[in-house]
Formats: sequence, C-alpha cells, structure tokens
Amino acid sequence: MSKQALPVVDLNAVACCSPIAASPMDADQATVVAPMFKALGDPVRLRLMSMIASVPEICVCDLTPAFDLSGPTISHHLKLLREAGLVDSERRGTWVWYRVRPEAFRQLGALLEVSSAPAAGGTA
Amino acid sequence: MSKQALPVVDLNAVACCSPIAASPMDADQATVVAPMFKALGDPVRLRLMSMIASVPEICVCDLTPAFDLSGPTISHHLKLLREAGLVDSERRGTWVWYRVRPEAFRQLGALLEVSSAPAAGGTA
DNA sequence: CCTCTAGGTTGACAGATTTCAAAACAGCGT
DNA sequence: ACGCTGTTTTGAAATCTGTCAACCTAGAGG
Repeated sequence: MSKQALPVVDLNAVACCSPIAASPMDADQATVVAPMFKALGDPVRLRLMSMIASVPEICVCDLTPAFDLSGPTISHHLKLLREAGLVDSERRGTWVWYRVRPEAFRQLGALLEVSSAPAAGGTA
Repeated sequence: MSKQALPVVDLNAVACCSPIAASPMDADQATVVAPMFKALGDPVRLRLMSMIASVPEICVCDLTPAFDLSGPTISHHLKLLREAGLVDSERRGTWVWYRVRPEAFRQLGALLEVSSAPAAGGTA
C-alpha cells in the first residue's frame, strides 16, 4: 500500500551522465532512460512537469483545473511522471503535493548536452 | 517524392529556449515540443539517436545491424526521428546517411536546463 | 459515526504504436 | 536491359495509451 511507489527508474543504476552524443548508448541504459523521455513525450505531462518544475511544490488541486481533462486522467499522468522517477508526491492532510526530483531532471539535461563535434572523420 | 519530408516540428515556430522549469509551458508550445521527447521515448530510437549523434554522420547500413530488428522497422524509427526534426537524412549513391540537427538537439537541452530555484511564491 | 472533499483505482474503449512480411523504389555493376 | 543490394512503403496483427465514468480510500469536521 505504500503510495510512495518506488520509481521504476532507479537513478543510481544509470551511468548517470554521459551525453547521448558522447558515445553510442548501450541497450541497457536505453531501456532505463527511454521511459523518462517517454514520460515527457505527451503534451499534458510536459505541461504538468513544467508546472511542477516552475515552483518548489504544487498541489494537485492547482494542477487539475489548468486542463480540460477529468481528475482521473490527470491522476493517471501524474502517476506516469512518478513512475518515471521525474517527480515525487507527498500527502499533507487533505491535499497531495508534487515536486520535481532534481537528480532526474539534471540527468536528463546531462544526457542532451552537446559535446562539441566528435571526430569520426566521415564527411570531409 | 521528396524524401526530404519537411520535419513536422518547425523549430522556428517554438519559443525556442526557455527552460521547462522557468515557467509553466503553455499548451501550444507543449504540443510542439512533446513530439520531440516522444521520439526519444523509445529505447530503439534513443539508441539510434545516440549512434547518430556520436558521429558526424552514419549510414543506415551501419545502424541496422546493431539491432535485432528488421530493416523496415529500423527505417520506420528513423522516419519518426526525422519527422520529429531531430535528424536529417541524405541519400548518396547506394546508401542513405543520417546526421543530427544540432538546433533541435540544442533546443531540447535548453528546455531541460535547471534554472536554480525560481520564486513563484504560490505555495506559502 | 456520518458526510464532505481531494485524489487515486478499475474497467472499458477508441485510437495510436511497434513490428514484420511482402512489395516497391533507387542506384550500381555487368 | 537485367539482376543485385540497400532502403523505404504498404498492409496487417498484437500491444500499448489516453481518456472517461464509476467506484474506492484518506483525512477533516461535525
């Protein structure tokens, strides 16, 4: 019943910072990282993520009315964001508060870092 | 017949650089950006992207054998990457070469930048 | 204990995604 | 012209996703 479902993505299990462009990512790492990108690959979740990331923390009750969607649908998207390890939630009395997991956020950023131009001399 | 299908994502149409965490992203921008994350949200495409981004350019014939998937399937994933605006392709004789679109890559990275702790005093 | 509100879970369904086999298309070499 | 190899397109099957209505759980307040 632990509502604090352990994130599917274990950040410590990931070679956490070599940029995608530094060297070909191996299949295992791709399997771990892809779900994080996938979680951001839906407009609703991307907005949700942005709203959460823009403040220290935010109540579901402030998230839901920003969309033209039912409560359960928002709840579903928040769950995916949680399972991807991107956000954390905490119940405090009546309300549930969400905040980002900075490590996850940082990792994603690191993955997309541009590492200059590697020299695999193809083009000429 | 133009195989150089115009990317679905028009990079110039995007408020191209304010980090997700800077302020809540509006619905329109989310609609434009989400497909890019979505494209990276599959392990195969993420690896493909990584392989392409790790070198100046790479031939499909070097991409395909890295996976346990049929040629058409790889081709399909490459098409999605192209449509997301993340990569470009060019046929040169018998082979087709892929390379990243640096602008798109940079934009994605910018989106995930951590902008310290913003003070959007909603909470207190 | 009862009721009210905030959120999450279940079940169902339309539409999208992943994948492959088969077929089409594009250059190259003979 | 013909066949060969590399890549994309088409068509179809199995699976996954986004969404809602209905229902359940958690805490607040009588």
